Amino acid sequence: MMSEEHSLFIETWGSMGVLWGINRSMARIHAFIMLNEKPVDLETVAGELDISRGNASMSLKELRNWGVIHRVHISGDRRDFYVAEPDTWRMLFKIAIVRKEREFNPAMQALRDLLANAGLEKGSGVYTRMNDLEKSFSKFDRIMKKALGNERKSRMMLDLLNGFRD
Amino acid sequence: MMSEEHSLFIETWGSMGVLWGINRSMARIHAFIMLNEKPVDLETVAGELDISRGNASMSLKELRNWGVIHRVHISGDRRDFYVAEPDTWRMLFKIAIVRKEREFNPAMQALRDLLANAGLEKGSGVYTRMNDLEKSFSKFDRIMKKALGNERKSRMMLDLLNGFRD
DNA sequence: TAATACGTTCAGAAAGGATTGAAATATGAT
DNA sequence: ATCATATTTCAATCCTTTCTGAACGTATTA
Repeated sequence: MMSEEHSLFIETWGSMGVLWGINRSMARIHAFIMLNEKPVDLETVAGELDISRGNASMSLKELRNWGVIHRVHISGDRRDFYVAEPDTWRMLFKIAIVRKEREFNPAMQALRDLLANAGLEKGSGVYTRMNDLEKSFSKFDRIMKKALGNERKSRMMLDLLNGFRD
Repeated sequence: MMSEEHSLFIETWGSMGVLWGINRSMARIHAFIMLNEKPVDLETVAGELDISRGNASMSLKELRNWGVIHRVHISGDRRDFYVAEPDTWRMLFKIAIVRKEREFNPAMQALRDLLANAGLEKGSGVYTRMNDLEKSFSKFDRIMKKALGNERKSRMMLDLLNGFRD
């Protein structure tokens, strides 16, 4: 059985999932795995969280793609087991980075195109506003980069990204 | 007619809307209003973006609730007109703050409850991980606050927040 | 007063996402 | 190879969100 606090955490994490752009099931599974000292298997996940095996299977796969959980093997057992990525700071930002690349960067690009090519009058309110907005984006960009520290995009990170392109 | 760059910006902004937790229509309307030197009316919004008046009406209302656009009046005209909030940096963070309060803070609270009351063993991996996670959340919290500068929650901001509570 | 213009609301339609469950596939043991 | 078990896939279904459009309310004008 699961404690009050464990359930609360799992459900809250589930709701918060949207912040990272992951759905409820995925986020709940992620929370559940984080809360387990021992590696957990698909059967347990599906049973404890009351979701289908199919859903559990796909969600685990995607969580693995995001790099926030890992598959491990236990000798003498042929089931797959899962554990959470231990580096929490990195874990949180892995998702944020990907989302930034996918959604924020194109918007910043569109904004720069607009400023460069749309022939807005330099003195106009729209120009000023868009220029300010571009500065805001750049500022946000810098904050993001700073928050990520000096961690550079690794090969893995790029692969991950490509895997998620539409 | 609308330029290539304008359309691109509108659609990109629409896609990025999910980052702020606002839907495509709302985000597109927001972009459209930002791109207009002159105040725009509902009719124009619905026509140019090809959405129903009903949708436009509701979206404009919500955008106004978020505080990212404002309603203005033009004397001699009885239609309602809309303009974008001119302070872009503030505009972007208005939404981010509300979302943080709504989704991030409860998760941080659940995490703290878990650490305080779930009776996790101090030495265990789960405890360490959850403790690290709490530190990460606090760090993120600090970054957020820093990004917002020394701007304090104004009365208006609190009203806004309350308006959005479930 | 009637006629027109404008804005809002909301029930139902449409679209989009998430979930299931059964079939297909894979793996390991005997 | 066969059996038993574990996992993945995906079409169908369910659920949620979004959107439409007609109906209604209100204000303005004639």
